[in-house]
Amino acid sequence: MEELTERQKILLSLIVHEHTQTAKPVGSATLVRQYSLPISSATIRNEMTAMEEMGYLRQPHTSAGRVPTEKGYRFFVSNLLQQPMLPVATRNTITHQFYQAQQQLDEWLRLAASVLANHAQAASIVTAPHSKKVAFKHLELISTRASQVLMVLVLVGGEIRQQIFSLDEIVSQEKLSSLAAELNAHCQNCTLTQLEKLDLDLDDVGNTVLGVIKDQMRLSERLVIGEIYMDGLTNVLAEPEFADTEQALSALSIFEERNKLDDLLSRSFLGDEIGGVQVLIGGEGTWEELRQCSLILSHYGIQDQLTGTLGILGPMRMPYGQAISTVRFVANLLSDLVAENLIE
Amino acid sequence: MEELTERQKILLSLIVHEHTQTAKPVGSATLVRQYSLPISSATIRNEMTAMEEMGYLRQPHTSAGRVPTEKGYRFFVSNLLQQPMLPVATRNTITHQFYQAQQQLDEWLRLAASVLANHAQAASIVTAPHSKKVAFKHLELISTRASQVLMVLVLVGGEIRQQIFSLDEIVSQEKLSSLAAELNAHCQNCTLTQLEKLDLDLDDVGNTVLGVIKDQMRLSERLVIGEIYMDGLTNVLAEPEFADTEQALSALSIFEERNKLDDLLSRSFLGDEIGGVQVLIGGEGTWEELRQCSLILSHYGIQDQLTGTLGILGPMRMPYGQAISTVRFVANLLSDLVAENLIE
DNA sequence: AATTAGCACTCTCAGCTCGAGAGTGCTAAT
DNA sequence: ATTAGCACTCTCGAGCTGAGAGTGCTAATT
Repeated sequence: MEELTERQKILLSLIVHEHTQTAKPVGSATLVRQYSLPISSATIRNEMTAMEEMGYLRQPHTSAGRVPTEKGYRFFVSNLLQQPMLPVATRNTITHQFYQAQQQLDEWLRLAASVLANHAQAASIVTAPHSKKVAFKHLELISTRASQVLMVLVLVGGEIRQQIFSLDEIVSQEKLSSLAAELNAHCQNCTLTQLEKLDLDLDDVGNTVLGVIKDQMRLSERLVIGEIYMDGLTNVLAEPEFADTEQALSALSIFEERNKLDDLLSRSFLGDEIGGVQVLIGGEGTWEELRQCSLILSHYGIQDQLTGTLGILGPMRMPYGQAISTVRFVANLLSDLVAENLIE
Repeated sequence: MEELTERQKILLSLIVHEHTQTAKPVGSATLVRQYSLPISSATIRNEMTAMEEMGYLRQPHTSAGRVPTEKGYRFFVSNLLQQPMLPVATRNTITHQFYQAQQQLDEWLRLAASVLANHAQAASIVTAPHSKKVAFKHLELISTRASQVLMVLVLVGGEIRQQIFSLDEIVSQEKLSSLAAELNAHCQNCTLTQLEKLDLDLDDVGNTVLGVIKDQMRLSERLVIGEIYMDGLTNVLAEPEFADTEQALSALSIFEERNKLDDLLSRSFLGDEIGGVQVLIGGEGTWEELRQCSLILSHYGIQDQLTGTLGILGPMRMPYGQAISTVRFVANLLSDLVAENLIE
């Protein structure tokens, strides 16, 4: 496969730029006109033909302008895109919003989704941070009525799991509290396997509770990703490529099928370092439903400890510069917030 | 305003029925053919004209069939619709799913949204139960690192609020635990106002904590509705009336604007008894975006204590019988589950 | 050897017509 | 009160058309 010449690279950039603006195929003459190029449309046509043969461009039909292909976009994103920093003003506004929010994780995540959706004019998705290694941090048992007990289990990392269950007998709050205290003393930082090995001298009630704890930890371990926050779904409906409801449906259906989403968000990262932004263009051959779409994703949080994923979904014709910057910025912001408030 | 004759009522039912099936205007001849009516199409035409004058029907254009108006649907729903029980098999399946789920509120709510969406082939919405009277149930303070503390606050009703905050000094877990114990002893069942009046002898740390508690309770009081679960948004995209993305956008935008949604879910209920299903047809003149849509809503939970809202959003042309039954059934199911697991 | 002007050709798109089909309203007969 | 009959209306899809945009090729130019 031949290399693109410098001029071809410039042309590709311009074509991508023009196409993201107009959403229409771009022709040789338009290009000259728009960007006052010092070469003629005929030359551009020749270059375009060459680039089409190499697979970077595509003609929707004979005698229409050219549109970037998946390959074209991919080359553009990895080689030609200079990534603008978000303007300081924008960054300040966003940061400010985050520090305004009640110091609460769910608010932050909601806000992150909202910011992403608005700044990239796309659908956004944010998953709550979730730790791979599930470990016991703190337990609380609260008697509610009769033999019913509310268990609140805090895991290392800060995840909170709750469950209501019934005991075989009525147990006083005092007994529950002392049981909780005992378990808190012994189980500190235990993983599930460590917990299994632990030889505790417990009565029936204690064993029941321990069982429930293990259940919850098992559930948490099985969880691939945390709770999901979305926003801006209507943004993608507004894009012209989704004027046909069919397309829109297939794009948005990804967001509604939990297992596909799990798959997408986890499989998309081979090297999953924090801070790296991944761009998935046109479903990358794997996700048929996303053939028309691009996803920009990033992990955030604390490497190997507590991580979540966030990103946006939009049409393949997307302002990648702006979008990538926004995703990166919000990811870093959330990473900082998570680090500041980490529960060890 | 004249009354509809018996025959007109029957005709209205048939028109609604036919139209929900075909999504097209229904003509006099079609009606006779489909339902083997013992009257001629001419008679039906006369009746239709009459009903159009009374405002129950509408012609999309001259020489097209008739379509029910908002008023037509409203009359149909309140006077003509016999509400089928959900088939026993269906009910069992649903109930079974609920009892399968891990005994966890969030799972139930997610499931409820999913069941509603699938059974009514519409978009569904479920809000977490939320109590109007916010009262203290239980407090937990967990030292995380340095002077940082994780507070877990359980409110009467079972709502759990958490916050991470920093103290001015480093405080041991033991001291935090005894502070929590003290507050737990004194604040049991206190509302925010009662809490304000309470004259507790607390040190600086204690006062900080109390402040955070009050903040959280204030936030909870200000909350109109609980957390929101949605599902089946793509279902409405599949409906022919939303083939035009414009329409779909305006319908779904309701779901994305939190304050509009708050407004909608709270204002829609004047008498808000549990178990009553409300049907909002065509936005009822108030919600412009919903002009094409119908909403079927119900409260669930425990009257005046802990209530949530659930329902579905679909096109005005909706299988009301099925939809209403489903909403009612799921609402009752959730009410039962909430009652069984109430935290007093 | 690269670039460009010129030109014939192709394809879409919006607007148009047109006939079939479905449905209506009215009138006169039952 | 109901209905048969009929002229009339409106939509919808198919087919046509001309304008516009864009291409590819060739021959001339630098």
